[in-house]
Amino acid sequence: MTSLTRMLAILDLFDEGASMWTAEAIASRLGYSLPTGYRYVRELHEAGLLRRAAGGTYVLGPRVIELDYRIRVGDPLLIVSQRRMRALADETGCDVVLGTLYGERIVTIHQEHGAEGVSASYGRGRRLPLYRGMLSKAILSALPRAHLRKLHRNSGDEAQASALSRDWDAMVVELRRIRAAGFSISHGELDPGQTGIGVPLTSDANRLTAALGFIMSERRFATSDLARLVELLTRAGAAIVEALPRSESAATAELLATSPEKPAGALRGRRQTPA
Amino acid sequence: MTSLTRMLAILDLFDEGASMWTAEAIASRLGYSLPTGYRYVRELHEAGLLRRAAGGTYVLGPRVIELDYRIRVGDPLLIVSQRRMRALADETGCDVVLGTLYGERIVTIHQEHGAEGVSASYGRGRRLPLYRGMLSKAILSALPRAHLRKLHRNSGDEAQASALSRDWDAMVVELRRIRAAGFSISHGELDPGQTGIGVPLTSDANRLTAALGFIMSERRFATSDLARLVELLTRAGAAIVEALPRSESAATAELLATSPEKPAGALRGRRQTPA
DNA sequence: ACTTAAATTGTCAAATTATGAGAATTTTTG
DNA sequence: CAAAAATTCTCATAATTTGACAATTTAAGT
Repeated sequence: MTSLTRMLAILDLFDEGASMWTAEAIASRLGYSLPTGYRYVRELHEAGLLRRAAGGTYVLGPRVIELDYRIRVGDPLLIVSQRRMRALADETGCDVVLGTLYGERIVTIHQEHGAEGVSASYGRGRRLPLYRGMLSKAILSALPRAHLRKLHRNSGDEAQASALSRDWDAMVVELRRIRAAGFSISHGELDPGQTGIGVPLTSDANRLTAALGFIMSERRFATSDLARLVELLTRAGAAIVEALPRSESAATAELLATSPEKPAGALRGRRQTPA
Repeated sequence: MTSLTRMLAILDLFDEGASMWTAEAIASRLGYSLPTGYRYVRELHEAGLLRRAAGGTYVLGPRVIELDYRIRVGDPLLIVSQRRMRALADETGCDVVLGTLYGERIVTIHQEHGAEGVSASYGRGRRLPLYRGMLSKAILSALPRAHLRKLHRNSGDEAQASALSRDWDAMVVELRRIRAAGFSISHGELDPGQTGIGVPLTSDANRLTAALGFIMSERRFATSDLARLVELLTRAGAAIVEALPRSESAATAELLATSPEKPAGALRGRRQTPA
């Protein structure tokens, strides 16, 4: 294992429970010697990823907030999604969420609030259970078998804890059903009283595995036209994937440009000369 | 320079202009060999800090969004600030912002919107000019001379570009004036037509150098009671600093607990045993 | 499907650099 | 100002990083 990996592992400590760590606790927890623990912490601190809080404890640093801003204004996926998600939220009054799979985690990366004001607890930045909720199910349904298998193997406890994933074969059948239907539904799997509808959203060219979904109250869902909602999601999802910069037109400037649709042209390159 | 520093330097590339980089461009730009560039990128990718986008380009990854969430719910500074900033926004209708200095950057780390709906362009996560705007001036006014000197030395162009900082001696005088007054004002220094009022906010125990401020339209400011606004900021700032966990009571759980004020008690330690 | 180009990872020897133990120093706290 | 943390330093050893080049995988074009 490289020193880079070891250092970055420190960030994972802030994922659960504790949001403050001393350098000593970090070293002890990850099995590093004390000086090494301090060295890693210093590096992260100098990069702004950690901030020194009271009495030798460290918390996640302002650099994270800054990078998050860069994502909000610069990530091509968010740029092309935001407008369309906003439109869906306005049109339906539901919350609209976008989640992606990365590594072995599924995370909500954007949320647009609808007028009806449901308050889903799994908003932006929140890690989602792998096998519960419409976003996760939609994403898993789009995964190649091999990938799914690997995920399932490595997620022991979580797989056991969810009805969907306890039995591998049954799960595969269910996910295949979802894939065929083109959408997933969750009734209160994450938040009681709330229903979600999700569609997968994949782009081979972008190595993207994501899902787009509505969140609404069960009450509202009861009188909703499911087919229509799914159609809205499917259309929006297709439009998003379509609008993603394809390999030759990778320059962000085009995306940010005022031209509303389909930035074309090949501005490739940007090969900087060495400093 | 360590490999850790070199790897983390990659994140800086996403700060300006380009939000998509190929591994090759990164290696070339930072003077790394191609395999090394790929190695670093792979590390960051595996940590989720980079995401692979179209055709071999990389963008900032979803891990950043996840970490940002952890900050929003777990950073003691934000936890104690948010409520009070919300109250200020409700009470005045102005926007309320909080910024901190880290390294040689000043960044807005939180913003609460007031009912009057000014739209400051330097919101959450946005890096601020070092020598312009009320937040920066408030922060600088609270800096020890030596620290200020270092900052000024290393910020050549930016120092020259701002009226405040062009002349070191004049700047020191002006900052001392601000420090004595206890607040800073900006009339349209960042956004035309908008006025900001800021107060410094420091905590030695927390090594914190921050500032809290109002943003409002110039029109509104013209008929405002400046002394009153400054008093509100000063009070809130003092309350925030006061509420920050001091060294012995570092556990976050206490902060999140329902007890409204002054979490006390000494839950120190949390020394984990090695894995 | 097939072919070419691009992107990414592997190989491996040289040597820079990371590492841990313990000491030294600085910072914090009472 | 003293005592206790917290953090950095020193240094010898060993491991790991590094770059050139090749090999291979992945994407793109026809």
